[in-house]
Amino acid sequence: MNRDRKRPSPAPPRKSTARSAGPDEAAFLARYRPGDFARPSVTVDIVAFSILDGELRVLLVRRGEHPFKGAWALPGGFVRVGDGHKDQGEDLAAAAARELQEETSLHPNDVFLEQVGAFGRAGRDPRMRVITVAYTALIRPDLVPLVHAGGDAAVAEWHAVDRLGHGQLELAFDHAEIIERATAHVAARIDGSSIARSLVPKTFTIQELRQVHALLLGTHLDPGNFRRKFERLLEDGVVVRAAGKRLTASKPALVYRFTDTGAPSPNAAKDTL
Amino acid sequence: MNRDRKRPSPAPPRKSTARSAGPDEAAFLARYRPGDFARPSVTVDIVAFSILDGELRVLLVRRGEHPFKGAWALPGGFVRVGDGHKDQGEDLAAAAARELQEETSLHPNDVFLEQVGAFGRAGRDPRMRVITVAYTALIRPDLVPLVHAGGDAAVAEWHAVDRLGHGQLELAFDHAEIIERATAHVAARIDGSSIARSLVPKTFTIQELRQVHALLLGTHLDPGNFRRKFERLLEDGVVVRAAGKRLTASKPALVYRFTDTGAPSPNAAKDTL
DNA sequence: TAAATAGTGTCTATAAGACATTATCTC
DNA sequence: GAGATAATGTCTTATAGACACTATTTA
Repeated sequence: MNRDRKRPSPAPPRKSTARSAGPDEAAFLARYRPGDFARPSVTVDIVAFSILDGELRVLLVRRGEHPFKGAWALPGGFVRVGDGHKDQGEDLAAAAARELQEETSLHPNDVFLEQVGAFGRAGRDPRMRVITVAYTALIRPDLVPLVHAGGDAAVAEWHAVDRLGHGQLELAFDHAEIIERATAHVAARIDGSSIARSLVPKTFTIQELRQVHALLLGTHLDPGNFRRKFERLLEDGVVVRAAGKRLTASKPALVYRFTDTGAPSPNAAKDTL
Repeated sequence: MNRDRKRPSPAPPRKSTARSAGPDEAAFLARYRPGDFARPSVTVDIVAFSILDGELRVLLVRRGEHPFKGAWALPGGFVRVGDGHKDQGEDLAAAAARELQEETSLHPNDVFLEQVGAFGRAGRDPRMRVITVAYTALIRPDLVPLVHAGGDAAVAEWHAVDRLGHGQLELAFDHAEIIERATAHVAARIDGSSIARSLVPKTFTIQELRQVHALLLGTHLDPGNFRRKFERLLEDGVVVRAAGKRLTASKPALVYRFTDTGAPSPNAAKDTL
Protein backbone atom coordinates (compact mmCIF):
# COMPACT_ATOMS: atom_id res chain seq x y z
CA MET A 1 0.00 0.00 0.00
CA ASN A 2 2.89 2.24 -0.70
CA ARG A 3 0.81 4.12 -3.15
CA ASP A 4 1.89 7.26 -1.42
CA ARG A 5 5.24 8.46 -2.46
CA LYS A 6 6.43 9.93 0.76
CA ARG A 7 7.88 12.97 -0.80
CA PRO A 8 7.07 16.64 -1.03
CA SER A 9 7.28 18.42 -4.37
CA PRO A 10 6.53 21.52 -6.39
CA ALA A 11 3.32 21.23 -8.26
CA PRO A 12 3.87 19.69 -11.66
CA PRO A 13 0.83 20.81 -13.62
CA ARG A 14 -0.95 17.82 -14.93
CA LYS A 15 -1.00 17.67 -18.65
CA SER A 16 -4.16 17.13 -20.64
CA THR A 17 -5.77 14.92 -18.03
CA ALA A 18 -8.70 17.07 -17.08
CA ARG A 19 -9.85 16.15 -13.62
CA SER A 20 -11.22 18.18 -10.80
CA ALA A 21 -8.64 18.65 -8.11
CA GLY A 22 -10.10 20.45 -5.13
CA PRO A 23 -8.46 23.53 -3.68
CA ASP A 24 -7.22 21.22 -0.93
CA GLU A 25 -5.31 19.09 -3.39
CA ALA A 26 -4.06 22.14 -5.26
CA ALA A 27 -2.56 23.39 -2.05
CA PHE A 28 -0.98 20.03 -1.44
CA LEU A 29 0.58 20.00 -4.86
CA ALA A 30 1.91 23.50 -4.37
CA ARG A 31 3.72 22.33 -1.27
CA TYR A 32 4.87 19.00 -2.71
CA ARG A 33 8.56 18.48 -3.43
CA PRO A 34 9.95 15.20 -4.61
CA GLY A 35 12.67 13.80 -2.47
CA ASP A 36 15.39 12.15 -4.36
CA PHE A 37 16.13 8.55 -3.90
CA ALA A 38 17.29 6.18 -6.54
CA ARG A 39 15.28 6.08 -9.72
CA PRO A 40 15.89 3.85 -12.69
CA SER A 41 16.60 5.05 -16.16
CA VAL A 42 13.76 4.27 -18.53
CA THR A 43 14.23 3.61 -22.22
CA VAL A 44 12.10 2.48 -25.12
CA ASP A 45 13.40 -0.20 -27.47
CA ILE A 46 11.99 -0.72 -30.93
CA VAL A 47 11.61 -4.21 -32.35
CA ALA A 48 11.10 -3.27 -35.99
CA PHE A 49 9.97 -6.19 -38.14
CA SER A 50 9.76 -6.43 -41.86
CA ILE A 51 9.79 -9.18 -44.46
CA LEU A 52 12.67 -9.28 -46.89
CA ASP A 53 13.62 -12.06 -49.26
CA GLY A 54 10.94 -14.24 -47.79
CA GLU A 55 12.29 -13.97 -44.27
CA LEU A 56 11.01 -12.27 -41.15
CA ARG A 57 13.67 -9.76 -40.21
CA VAL A 58 14.35 -7.38 -37.40
CA LEU A 59 16.27 -4.11 -37.50
CA LEU A 60 19.43 -4.15 -35.42
CA VAL A 61 22.17 -1.62 -34.89
CA ARG A 62 25.76 -2.39 -34.09
CA ARG A 63 26.98 -0.97 -30.83
CA GLY A 64 29.99 1.27 -31.08
CA GLU A 65 30.51 1.73 -27.36
CA HIS A 66 30.78 -0.33 -24.21
CA PRO A 67 29.11 -2.28 -22.86
CA PHE A 68 28.47 -4.91 -25.50
CA LYS A 69 30.71 -3.02 -27.90
CA GLY A 70 30.46 -4.61 -31.33
CA ALA A 71 27.33 -6.57 -30.45
CA TRP A 72 23.98 -6.01 -32.12
CA ALA A 73 21.22 -4.20 -30.29
CA LEU A 74 17.70 -3.01 -30.77
CA PRO A 75 17.38 0.65 -31.65
CA GLY A 76 16.08 2.65 -28.75
CA GLY A 77 16.74 5.45 -26.38
CA PHE A 78 15.73 7.28 -23.27
CA VAL A 79 12.24 8.43 -22.55
CA ARG A 80 12.23 12.18 -22.17
CA VAL A 81 10.98 12.92 -18.74
CA GLY A 82 11.01 16.69 -18.75
CA ASP A 83 12.07 18.74 -15.80
CA GLY A 84 9.38 17.31 -13.60
CA HIS A 85 7.72 20.62 -12.95
CA LYS A 86 6.08 22.44 -15.81
CA ASP A 87 6.54 19.53 -18.13
CA GLN A 88 6.58 15.83 -17.43
CA GLY A 89 8.03 15.01 -20.83
CA GLU A 90 6.72 12.73 -23.54
CA ASP A 91 4.36 9.78 -23.40
CA LEU A 92 5.84 6.31 -23.78
CA ALA A 93 4.22 5.81 -27.17
CA ALA A 94 5.49 9.20 -28.24
CA ALA A 95 9.00 8.24 -27.21
CA ALA A 96 8.71 5.06 -29.25
CA ALA A 97 7.42 6.99 -32.26
CA ARG A 98 10.19 9.52 -31.93
CA GLU A 99 12.89 6.86 -31.70
CA LEU A 100 11.41 5.07 -34.66
CA GLN A 101 11.54 8.21 -36.69
CA GLU A 102 15.07 9.02 -35.60
CA GLU A 103 16.26 5.55 -36.49
CA THR A 104 14.40 4.94 -39.70
CA SER A 105 13.24 8.36 -40.85
CA LEU A 106 9.83 6.76 -41.39
CA HIS A 107 6.76 8.66 -40.33
CA PRO A 108 5.05 6.91 -37.37
CA ASN A 109 1.73 7.07 -39.19
CA ASP A 110 3.08 4.64 -41.76
CA VAL A 111 4.12 2.12 -39.15
CA PHE A 112 2.15 -0.12 -36.84
CA LEU A 113 3.50 0.47 -33.37
CA GLU A 114 2.39 -1.47 -30.32
CA GLN A 115 3.72 -2.05 -26.84
CA VAL A 116 5.07 -5.47 -25.95
CA GLY A 117 5.80 -4.87 -22.31
CA ALA A 118 8.36 -3.72 -19.79
CA PHE A 119 11.67 -5.46 -19.26
CA GLY A 120 13.50 -4.55 -16.14
CA ARG A 121 15.63 -7.34 -14.78
CA ALA A 122 18.25 -6.02 -12.41
CA GLY A 123 21.61 -6.21 -14.10
CA ARG A 124 20.34 -6.26 -17.66
CA ASP A 125 22.46 -3.20 -18.23
CA PRO A 126 25.77 -3.54 -16.40
CA ARG A 127 26.17 0.20 -15.97
CA MET A 128 23.06 0.99 -14.03
CA ARG A 129 19.46 0.06 -13.50
CA VAL A 130 17.61 0.49 -16.76
CA ILE A 131 13.99 -0.46 -17.31
CA THR A 132 12.98 -0.59 -20.93
CA VAL A 133 9.58 -0.62 -22.55
CA ALA A 134 9.63 -2.60 -25.78
CA TYR A 135 7.52 -1.75 -28.82
CA THR A 136 6.98 -3.71 -32.00
CA ALA A 137 7.10 -1.71 -35.18
CA LEU A 138 5.84 -3.34 -38.37
CA ILE A 139 7.43 -1.88 -41.46
CA ARG A 140 5.89 -2.51 -44.86
CA PRO A 141 8.63 -3.98 -47.07
CA ASP A 142 8.10 -1.32 -49.70
CA LEU A 143 9.13 1.26 -47.12
CA VAL A 144 12.34 -0.50 -46.16
CA PRO A 145 14.42 1.15 -48.90
CA LEU A 146 13.60 4.49 -47.29
CA VAL A 147 14.74 3.37 -43.91
CA HIS A 148 18.38 4.08 -43.71
CA ALA A 149 18.31 7.68 -44.85
CA GLY A 150 17.84 9.57 -41.63
CA GLY A 151 19.46 7.35 -39.05
CA ASP A 152 22.50 7.92 -36.92
CA ALA A 153 25.93 7.17 -38.20
CA ALA A 154 25.79 3.69 -36.71
CA VAL A 155 25.43 0.58 -38.81
CA ALA A 156 21.87 -0.70 -39.08
CA GLU A 157 20.94 -4.02 -40.68
CA TRP A 158 17.92 -6.22 -41.10
CA HIS A 159 18.65 -9.63 -39.60
CA ALA A 160 16.57 -12.74 -40.12
CA VAL A 161 14.85 -13.67 -36.88
CA ASP A 162 15.44 -17.34 -37.66
CA ARG A 163 19.16 -16.85 -37.67
CA LEU A 164 19.51 -15.02 -34.38
CA GLY A 165 19.47 -17.98 -32.03
CA HIS A 166 22.26 -20.28 -30.99
CA GLY A 167 24.72 -17.48 -30.53
CA GLN A 168 25.11 -16.98 -34.26
CA LEU A 169 24.90 -13.29 -33.56
CA GLU A 170 25.90 -11.58 -30.35
CA LEU A 171 22.97 -9.61 -29.04
CA ALA A 172 23.42 -6.90 -26.42
CA PHE A 173 21.66 -6.73 -23.07
CA ASP A 174 18.53 -8.90 -22.90
CA HIS A 175 17.59 -8.07 -26.45
CA ALA A 176 17.44 -11.70 -27.52
CA GLU A 177 14.66 -12.20 -25.01
CA ILE A 178 12.88 -9.03 -26.02
CA ILE A 179 12.93 -10.05 -29.67
CA GLU A 180 11.60 -13.46 -28.75
CA ARG A 181 8.70 -11.99 -26.85
CA ALA A 182 8.03 -9.41 -29.53
CA THR A 183 7.90 -12.12 -32.15
CA ALA A 184 5.42 -14.09 -30.09
CA HIS A 185 3.40 -10.94 -29.55
CA VAL A 186 3.11 -10.26 -33.25
CA ALA A 187 2.37 -13.88 -34.10
CA ALA A 188 -0.43 -13.94 -31.54
CA ARG A 189 -2.04 -10.94 -33.16
CA ILE A 190 -1.77 -11.95 -36.78
CA ASP A 191 -5.40 -12.98 -37.12
CA GLY A 192 -6.87 -9.52 -36.78
CA SER A 193 -5.41 -8.84 -40.23
CA SER A 194 -4.33 -5.36 -39.11
CA ILE A 195 -0.97 -6.91 -38.34
CA ALA A 196 -0.52 -8.50 -41.75
CA ARG A 197 -1.59 -5.30 -43.41
CA SER A 198 1.52 -3.64 -42.05
CA LEU A 199 3.84 -6.29 -43.41
CA VAL A 200 2.79 -6.53 -47.04
CA PRO A 201 3.45 -3.93 -49.72
CA LYS A 202 0.66 -1.53 -50.61
CA THR A 203 -0.48 -4.00 -53.24
CA PHE A 204 0.01 -7.72 -52.86
CA THR A 205 -1.09 -11.09 -54.12
CA ILE A 206 -2.88 -13.70 -52.09
CA GLN A 207 0.27 -15.80 -52.02
CA GLU A 208 2.30 -12.92 -50.71
CA LEU A 209 -0.15 -12.36 -47.91
CA ARG A 210 -0.15 -16.07 -47.18
CA GLN A 211 3.61 -16.06 -46.94
CA VAL A 212 3.45 -13.32 -44.31
CA HIS A 213 1.03 -15.33 -42.23
CA ALA A 214 3.08 -18.47 -42.66
CA LEU A 215 6.30 -16.76 -41.62
CA LEU A 216 4.76 -15.22 -38.54
CA LEU A 217 3.06 -18.42 -37.49
CA GLY A 218 6.06 -20.54 -38.36
CA THR A 219 3.91 -23.11 -40.14
CA HIS A 220 3.01 -24.06 -43.68
CA LEU A 221 -0.36 -22.80 -44.86
CA ASP A 222 -2.31 -24.52 -47.57
CA PRO A 223 -2.90 -22.15 -50.52
CA GLY A 224 -6.44 -23.34 -51.06
CA ASN A 225 -7.45 -23.05 -47.45
CA PHE A 226 -5.83 -19.67 -47.12
CA ARG A 227 -7.76 -18.44 -50.11
CA ARG A 228 -10.96 -19.39 -48.33
CA LYS A 229 -10.09 -17.09 -45.45
CA PHE A 230 -9.02 -14.43 -47.88
CA GLU A 231 -12.40 -14.53 -49.59
CA ARG A 232 -13.99 -13.64 -46.30
CA LEU A 233 -11.79 -10.57 -46.15
CA LEU A 234 -12.98 -9.70 -49.64
CA GLU A 235 -16.61 -10.11 -48.68
CA ASP A 236 -16.12 -7.96 -45.61
CA GLY A 237 -14.53 -5.27 -47.71
CA VAL A 238 -11.26 -5.43 -45.79
CA VAL A 239 -9.38 -5.95 -49.05
CA VAL A 240 -10.26 -5.10 -52.63
CA ARG A 241 -8.85 -5.83 -56.08
CA ALA A 242 -6.14 -3.48 -57.18
CA ALA A 243 -5.23 -2.64 -60.74
CA GLY A 244 -2.77 -4.79 -62.65
CA LYS A 245 -1.35 -8.23 -62.13
CA ARG A 246 1.81 -9.55 -60.58
CA LEU A 247 3.99 -11.02 -63.33
CA THR A 248 5.82 -14.20 -62.46
CA ALA A 249 7.58 -16.99 -64.29
CA SER A 250 4.22 -18.57 -64.92
CA LYS A 251 0.61 -17.55 -64.54
CA PRO A 252 0.33 -13.98 -63.23
CA ALA A 253 -1.51 -13.42 -59.96
CA LEU A 254 -4.24 -10.94 -59.21
CA VAL A 255 -3.27 -8.03 -57.02
CA TYR A 256 -5.14 -6.70 -54.00
CA ARG A 257 -4.86 -3.92 -51.47
CA PHE A 258 -6.23 -3.29 -48.00
CA THR A 259 -8.98 -0.74 -47.68
CA ASP A 260 -8.82 2.05 -45.12
CA THR A 261 -11.23 0.48 -42.67
CA GLY A 262 -9.32 0.66 -39.44
CA ALA A 263 -6.16 2.68 -39.22
CA PRO A 264 -2.80 0.99 -39.85
CA SER A 265 -1.26 2.52 -36.76
CA PRO A 266 -2.98 2.81 -33.41
CA ASN A 267 -0.29 5.12 -32.13
CA ALA A 268 -1.93 8.45 -31.78
CA ALA A 269 -4.88 7.10 -29.87
CA LYS A 270 -3.40 5.07 -27.04
CA ASP A 271 -0.82 7.17 -25.36
CA THR A 272 -0.54 4.98 -22.33
CA LEU A 273 0.88 2.33 -24.55
CA MET B 1 20.13 5.20 -32.00
CA ASN B 2 20.49 6.64 -28.55
CA ARG B 3 21.27 3.22 -27.26
CA ASP B 4 24.33 4.67 -25.65
CA ARG B 5 23.62 6.41 -22.45
CA LYS B 6 26.15 9.15 -22.61
CA ARG B 7 27.18 8.84 -19.04
CA PRO B 8 30.13 7.57 -17.09
CA SER B 9 29.58 5.41 -14.03
CA PRO B 10 31.05 3.14 -11.40
CA ALA B 11 30.77 -0.46 -12.36
CA PRO B 12 27.55 -1.98 -11.12
CA PRO B 13 28.25 -5.69 -11.03
CA ARG B 14 25.76 -7.43 -13.25
CA LYS B 15 23.59 -9.73 -11.33
CA SER B 16 23.08 -13.31 -12.37
CA THR B 17 23.41 -12.58 -16.07
CA ALA B 18 26.50 -14.57 -16.84
CA ARG B 19 28.11 -13.16 -19.92
CA SER B 20 31.68 -12.75 -20.97
CA ALA B 21 32.74 -9.16 -20.74
CA GLY B 22 36.23 -8.68 -22.04
CA PRO B 23 38.91 -6.90 -20.01
CA ASP B 24 38.30 -3.93 -22.26
CA GLU B 25 34.69 -3.72 -21.18
CA ALA B 26 35.59 -4.33 -17.56
CA ALA B 27 37.87 -1.32 -17.71
CA PHE B 28 35.11 0.72 -19.28
CA LEU B 29 32.70 -0.22 -16.54
CA ALA B 30 35.24 0.64 -13.88
CA ARG B 31 35.50 4.13 -15.31
CA TYR B 32 31.79 4.58 -15.97
CA ARG B 33 29.85 7.08 -13.88
CA PRO B 34 26.22 7.84 -14.52
CA GLY B 35 25.48 11.48 -15.07
CA ASP B 36 22.29 12.61 -13.58
CA PHE B 37 19.55 13.95 -15.70
CA ALA B 38 15.89 13.56 -15.11
CA ARG B 39 14.67 10.04 -14.49
CA PRO B 40 11.11 8.97 -13.93
CA SER B 41 9.89 7.21 -10.86
CA VAL B 42 8.87 3.64 -11.60
CA THR B 43 6.18 1.79 -9.71
CA VAL B 44 4.37 -1.50 -9.98
CA ASP B 45 0.60 -1.61 -9.62
CA ILE B 46 -1.30 -4.78 -8.80
CA VAL B 47 -4.64 -5.50 -10.38
CA ALA B 48 -5.75 -8.28 -8.07
CA PHE B 49 -8.82 -10.12 -9.31
CA SER B 50 -11.02 -12.57 -7.51
CA ILE B 51 -14.57 -13.81 -7.78
CA LEU B 52 -16.89 -13.09 -4.90
CA ASP B 53 -20.65 -13.49 -4.80
CA GLY B 54 -20.68 -14.35 -8.46
CA GLU B 55 -18.95 -11.15 -9.47
CA LEU B 56 -15.52 -10.40 -10.84
CA ARG B 57 -13.90 -8.10 -8.34
CA VAL B 58 -10.74 -6.12 -8.04
CA LEU B 59 -8.86 -5.14 -4.91
CA LEU B 60 -8.75 -1.39 -4.33
CA VAL B 61 -7.35 0.71 -1.53
CA ARG B 62 -8.64 4.06 -0.46
CA ARG B 63 -6.12 6.85 -0.70
CA GLY B 64 -5.50 8.70 2.50
CA GLU B 65 -3.26 11.37 1.04
CA HIS B 66 -3.17 13.80 -1.83
CA PRO B 67 -3.37 13.62 -4.72
CA PHE B 68 -6.67 11.86 -5.26
CA LYS B 69 -7.27 11.82 -1.52
CA GLY B 70 -10.30 9.70 -0.77
CA ALA B 71 -10.34 8.11 -4.21
CA TRP B 72 -9.78 4.40 -4.80
CA ALA B 73 -6.50 3.19 -6.20
CA LEU B 74 -4.74 0.00 -7.15
CA PRO B 75 -2.30 -1.27 -4.57
CA GLY B 76 1.26 -0.74 -5.65
CA GLY B 77 4.53 0.90 -4.87
CA PHE B 78 7.97 1.81 -6.01
CA VAL B 79 10.34 -0.60 -7.62
CA ARG B 80 13.45 -0.85 -5.49
CA VAL B 81 16.31 0.21 -7.64
CA GLY B 82 19.21 -0.28 -5.26
CA ASP B 83 22.06 2.15 -4.99
CA GLY B 84 23.06 1.61 -8.57
CA HIS B 85 26.49 0.28 -7.72
CA LYS B 86 26.79 -3.02 -5.97
CA ASP B 87 23.12 -3.70 -6.29
CA GLN B 88 20.68 -2.75 -8.98
CA GLY B 89 17.70 -3.63 -6.82
CA GLU B 90 14.84 -6.01 -7.46
CA ASP B 91 13.37 -7.36 -10.67
CA LEU B 92 10.02 -6.00 -11.80
CA ALA B 93 8.28 -9.30 -11.13
CA ALA B 94 9.91 -9.43 -7.71
CA ALA B 95 8.64 -5.95 -6.95
CA ALA B 96 5.15 -7.02 -7.96
CA ALA B 97 5.38 -10.15 -5.81
CA ARG B 98 6.64 -8.13 -2.87
CA GLU B 99 3.88 -5.56 -3.16
CA LEU B 100 1.33 -8.31 -3.46
CA GLN B 101 2.60 -9.89 -0.30
CA GLU B 102 2.71 -6.60 1.55
CA GLU B 103 -0.83 -5.79 0.53
CA THR B 104 -2.49 -9.13 0.91
CA SER B 105 -0.11 -11.19 3.03
CA LEU B 106 -0.56 -13.93 0.46
CA HIS B 107 2.42 -15.90 -0.68
CA PRO B 108 3.25 -15.16 -4.32
CA ASN B 109 3.41 -18.88 -5.05
CA ASP B 110 -0.31 -19.11 -4.39
CA VAL B 111 -1.12 -16.35 -6.83
CA PHE B 112 -0.96 -16.14 -10.60
CA LEU B 113 0.99 -13.01 -11.41
CA GLU B 114 1.49 -11.71 -14.92
CA GLN B 115 2.56 -8.45 -16.45
CA VAL B 116 -0.03 -6.41 -18.34
CA GLY B 117 2.23 -3.65 -19.58
CA ALA B 118 3.70 -0.25 -18.84
CA PHE B 119 1.60 2.86 -18.40
CA GLY B 120 3.47 6.09 -18.52
CA ARG B 121 1.40 8.94 -19.83
CA ALA B 122 2.93 12.27 -18.89
CA GLY B 123 0.80 13.85 -16.22
CA ARG B 124 -0.83 10.65 -14.99
CA ASP B 125 0.56 11.51 -11.57
CA PRO B 126 0.26 15.25 -10.94
CA ARG B 127 3.26 15.30 -8.63
CA MET B 128 5.93 14.04 -10.99
CA ARG B 129 6.61 11.73 -13.83
CA VAL B 130 5.73 8.20 -12.81
CA ILE B 131 5.82 5.21 -15.08
CA THR B 132 4.03 2.19 -13.73
CA VAL B 133 4.19 -1.44 -14.71
CA ALA B 134 0.86 -3.16 -14.12
CA TYR B 135 0.50 -6.78 -13.07
CA THR B 136 -2.60 -8.91 -12.84
CA ALA B 137 -2.84 -11.08 -9.76
CA LEU B 138 -5.45 -13.81 -9.71
CA ILE B 139 -6.55 -14.70 -6.21
CA ARG B 140 -8.40 -17.91 -5.55
CA PRO B 141 -11.61 -16.98 -3.73
CA ASP B 142 -10.85 -19.39 -0.92
CA LEU B 143 -7.75 -17.32 -0.17
CA VAL B 144 -9.61 -14.03 -0.02
CA PRO B 145 -10.50 -14.34 3.68
CA LEU B 146 -6.78 -14.41 4.42
CA VAL B 147 -6.13 -11.28 2.47
CA HIS B 148 -6.63 -8.45 4.84
CA ALA B 149 -4.43 -9.63 7.66
CA GLY B 150 -1.03 -8.24 6.78
CA GLY B 151 -1.83 -5.10 4.84
CA ASP B 152 -1.18 -1.50 5.68
CA ALA B 153 -3.58 0.42 7.84
CA ALA B 154 -5.41 1.68 4.75
CA VAL B 155 -8.86 0.47 3.82
CA ALA B 156 -8.86 -2.26 1.20
CA GLU B 157 -12.01 -3.52 -0.49
CA TRP B 158 -13.00 -5.84 -3.31
CA HIS B 159 -15.03 -3.89 -5.84
CA ALA B 160 -17.07 -5.41 -8.64
CA VAL B 161 -15.45 -4.59 -11.97
CA ASP B 162 -18.91 -4.16 -13.48
CA ARG B 163 -19.70 -1.36 -11.11
CA LEU B 164 -16.59 0.74 -11.61
CA GLY B 165 -17.57 2.55 -14.77
CA HIS B 166 -19.68 5.65 -15.22
CA GLY B 167 -18.04 7.48 -12.36
CA GLN B 168 -19.79 5.37 -9.77
CA LEU B 169 -16.48 5.18 -8.00
CA GLU B 170 -13.72 7.72 -8.14
CA LEU B 171 -10.55 6.03 -9.28
CA ALA B 172 -7.15 7.65 -8.80
CA PHE B 173 -4.60 8.35 -11.54
CA ASP B 174 -5.21 6.36 -14.71
CA HIS B 175 -6.24 3.30 -12.75
CA ALA B 176 -9.57 3.00 -14.50
CA GLU B 177 -7.73 2.49 -17.73
CA ILE B 178 -5.26 0.06 -16.19
CA ILE B 179 -8.08 -2.04 -14.77
CA GLU B 180 -9.79 -2.06 -18.13
CA ARG B 181 -6.70 -3.29 -19.88
CA ALA B 182 -5.96 -5.83 -17.17
CA THR B 183 -9.47 -7.21 -17.48
CA ALA B 184 -9.07 -7.57 -21.22
CA HIS B 185 -5.71 -9.21 -20.68
CA VAL B 186 -7.13 -11.83 -18.37
CA ALA B 187 -10.17 -12.45 -20.56
CA ALA B 188 -7.92 -13.00 -23.56
CA ARG B 189 -5.99 -15.65 -21.69
CA ILE B 190 -8.83 -17.56 -20.15
CA ASP B 191 -8.64 -20.46 -22.57
CA GLY B 192 -5.32 -21.83 -21.42
CA SER B 193 -7.16 -22.94 -18.28
CA SER B 194 -4.22 -21.85 -16.15
CA ILE B 195 -6.04 -18.58 -15.70
CA ALA B 196 -9.28 -20.13 -14.55
CA ARG B 197 -7.39 -22.42 -12.21
CA SER B 198 -6.35 -19.39 -10.22
CA LEU B 199 -9.88 -18.11 -9.85
CA VAL B 200 -11.71 -21.15 -8.54
CA PRO B 201 -11.40 -22.67 -5.07
CA LYS B 202 -9.14 -25.67 -4.62
CA THR B 203 -12.11 -27.89 -5.33
CA PHE B 204 -14.93 -26.80 -7.58
CA THR B 205 -17.89 -28.01 -9.59
CA ILE B 206 -18.22 -27.78 -13.33
CA GLN B 207 -20.79 -25.06 -12.94
CA GLU B 208 -18.50 -23.03 -10.73
CA LEU B 209 -15.76 -23.22 -13.33
CA ARG B 210 -18.24 -22.31 -16.03
CA GLN B 211 -19.28 -19.27 -14.07
CA VAL B 212 -15.69 -18.08 -13.93
CA HIS B 213 -15.33 -18.39 -17.67
CA ALA B 214 -18.65 -16.69 -18.25
CA LEU B 215 -17.77 -13.78 -15.99
CA LEU B 216 -14.41 -13.21 -17.61
CA LEU B 217 -15.78 -13.46 -21.13
CA GLY B 218 -18.85 -11.46 -20.29
CA THR B 219 -21.11 -13.92 -22.09
CA HIS B 220 -23.50 -16.70 -21.22
CA LEU B 221 -22.10 -20.19 -21.61
CA ASP B 222 -24.29 -23.19 -22.23
CA PRO B 223 -23.89 -25.76 -19.43
CA GLY B 224 -23.98 -28.69 -21.83
CA ASN B 225 -21.46 -27.26 -24.20
CA PHE B 226 -19.18 -26.20 -21.41
CA ARG B 227 -19.23 -29.71 -20.03
CA ARG B 228 -17.98 -30.97 -23.36
CA LYS B 229 -14.91 -28.77 -23.09
CA PHE B 230 -14.52 -29.78 -19.49
CA GLU B 231 -14.46 -33.44 -20.47
CA ARG B 232 -11.45 -32.74 -22.64
CA LEU B 233 -9.68 -31.32 -19.60
CA LEU B 234 -10.56 -34.52 -17.77
CA GLU B 235 -9.18 -36.70 -20.56
CA ASP B 236 -6.00 -34.66 -20.66
CA GLY B 237 -5.57 -35.06 -16.93
CA VAL B 238 -5.70 -31.35 -16.31
CA VAL B 239 -8.49 -31.87 -13.80
CA VAL B 240 -9.52 -34.89 -11.77
CA ARG B 241 -12.41 -35.86 -9.53
CA ALA B 242 -12.04 -34.76 -5.96
CA ALA B 243 -13.64 -36.41 -2.97
CA GLY B 244 -17.12 -35.42 -1.89
CA LYS B 245 -19.95 -33.56 -3.51
CA ARG B 246 -21.12 -29.98 -3.44
CA LEU B 247 -24.46 -29.89 -1.63
CA THR B 248 -27.03 -27.53 -3.05
CA ALA B 249 -30.74 -26.98 -2.77
CA SER B 250 -31.23 -29.75 -5.30
CA LYS B 251 -29.09 -32.41 -6.89
CA PRO B 252 -25.54 -32.27 -5.53
CA ALA B 253 -22.74 -31.71 -8.03
CA LEU B 254 -19.52 -33.65 -8.40
CA VAL B 255 -16.39 -31.89 -7.28
CA TYR B 256 -13.11 -31.61 -9.16
CA ARG B 257 -9.67 -30.16 -8.69
CA PHE B 258 -6.84 -29.13 -10.97
CA THR B 259 -3.82 -31.37 -11.08
CA ASP B 260 -0.35 -30.00 -10.68
CA THR B 261 0.57 -30.16 -14.33
CA GLY B 262 1.82 -26.68 -15.00
CA ALA B 263 2.50 -24.37 -12.10
CA PRO B 264 -0.20 -21.98 -10.95
CA SER B 265 2.19 -19.07 -10.86
CA PRO B 266 4.78 -18.35 -13.50
CA ASN B 267 6.45 -15.76 -11.29
CA ALA B 268 9.74 -17.24 -10.31
CA ALA B 269 10.65 -18.15 -13.86
CA LYS B 270 10.15 -14.97 -15.83
CA ASP B 271 11.89 -12.23 -13.98
CA THR B 272 11.81 -9.85 -16.90
CA LEU B 273 8.10 -9.81 -16.51
C1' DT C 1 3.75 -28.43 -75.72
C1' DA C 2 5.88 -28.60 -71.09
C1' DA C 3 6.43 -26.47 -66.77
C1' DA C 4 4.76 -23.78 -63.22
C1' DT C 5 1.87 -21.48 -60.45
C1' DA C 6 -2.85 -19.33 -59.87
C1' DG C 7 -7.24 -20.43 -58.78
C1' DT C 8 -11.33 -23.85 -57.61
C1' DG C 9 -13.76 -27.63 -55.59
C1' DT C 10 -14.49 -31.56 -52.39
C1' DC C 11 -14.24 -34.61 -48.51
C1' DT C 12 -13.51 -35.14 -43.64
C1' DA C 13 -12.62 -34.10 -38.83
C1' DT C 14 -13.28 -31.01 -35.14
C1' DA C 15 -15.52 -27.85 -32.39
C1' DA C 16 -19.19 -24.67 -31.08
C1' DG C 17 -24.00 -23.26 -30.45
C1' DA C 18 -28.80 -24.40 -29.60
C1' DC C 19 -31.68 -27.19 -27.29
C1' DA C 20 -34.08 -31.51 -25.75
C1' DT C 21 -33.93 -35.24 -22.40
C1' DT C 22 -32.81 -38.00 -18.45
C1' DA C 23 -30.99 -38.59 -13.68
C1' DT C 24 -30.63 -37.56 -8.96
C1' DC C 25 -30.94 -35.04 -5.17
C1' DT C 26 -33.58 -31.91 -1.33
C1' DC C 27 -37.69 -30.46 0.71
C1' DG D 1 -44.23 -36.29 -5.37
C1' DA D 2 -42.74 -31.44 -6.70
C1' DG D 3 -39.12 -28.63 -7.77
C1' DA D 4 -34.59 -27.94 -9.07
C1' DT D 5 -30.38 -28.52 -10.92
C1' DA D 6 -26.83 -31.92 -12.53
C1' DA D 7 -25.61 -34.65 -16.19
C1' DT D 8 -26.17 -36.47 -20.91
C1' DG D 9 -27.30 -36.65 -25.74
C1' DT D 10 -28.50 -34.88 -30.44
C1' DC D 11 -28.81 -31.92 -34.35
C1' DT D 12 -26.96 -28.20 -37.00
C1' DT D 13 -23.55 -25.04 -38.53
C1' DA D 14 -18.98 -23.08 -39.09
C1' DT D 15 -14.24 -23.78 -39.83
C1' DA D 16 -9.81 -25.94 -40.68
C1' DG D 17 -6.87 -29.34 -42.85
C1' DA D 18 -5.70 -32.40 -46.58
C1' DC D 19 -5.74 -32.92 -51.20
C1' DA D 20 -7.44 -33.45 -56.02
C1' DC D 21 -8.36 -30.88 -59.99
C1' DT D 22 -8.75 -27.07 -63.54
C1' DA D 23 -7.10 -22.71 -65.73
C1' DT D 24 -3.82 -19.61 -67.54
C1' DT D 25 0.33 -17.87 -68.44
C1' DT D 26 5.61 -18.10 -69.70
C1' DA D 27 9.32 -20.25 -71.93
